[in-house]
Amino acid sequence: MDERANAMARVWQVVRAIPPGATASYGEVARRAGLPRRARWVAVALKAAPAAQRVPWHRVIGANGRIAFPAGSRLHREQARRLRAEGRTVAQGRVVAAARGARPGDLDEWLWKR
DNA sequence: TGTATGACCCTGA
DNA sequence: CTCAGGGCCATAC
Repeated sequence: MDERANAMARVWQVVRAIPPGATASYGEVARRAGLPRRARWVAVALKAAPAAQRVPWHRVIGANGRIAFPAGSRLHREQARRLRAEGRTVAQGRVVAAARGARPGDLDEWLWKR
């Protein structure tokens, strides 16, 4: 099996490891998957993720705490809906940090609800 | 082969 | 806070 499929599987695994209600940034996921500086590629991997893999893609957001989809798009609304369903607050396309002083995609945020 | 386009990120102004 | 600039890299055409 080639490295590409391998890396993609690692990304899905990392995303599946994000607990409900928590969020991580693309860059964070990339690092945890052993693919530093490849945040962009994480997006490609998520887009290619089969529904059967049950990858919680909605828990992955930009490093700035923003939903990456264009405001108003169908997926943007879908992601906001799912996050709110897990107890998160989304305002102006931005996910409000769960912990004071932390950013939504930080490692601190990741550990927050473990 | 070359260019354009993103579900990105970081730094500096 | 916003904006630009540079880096990154798979995909589409």
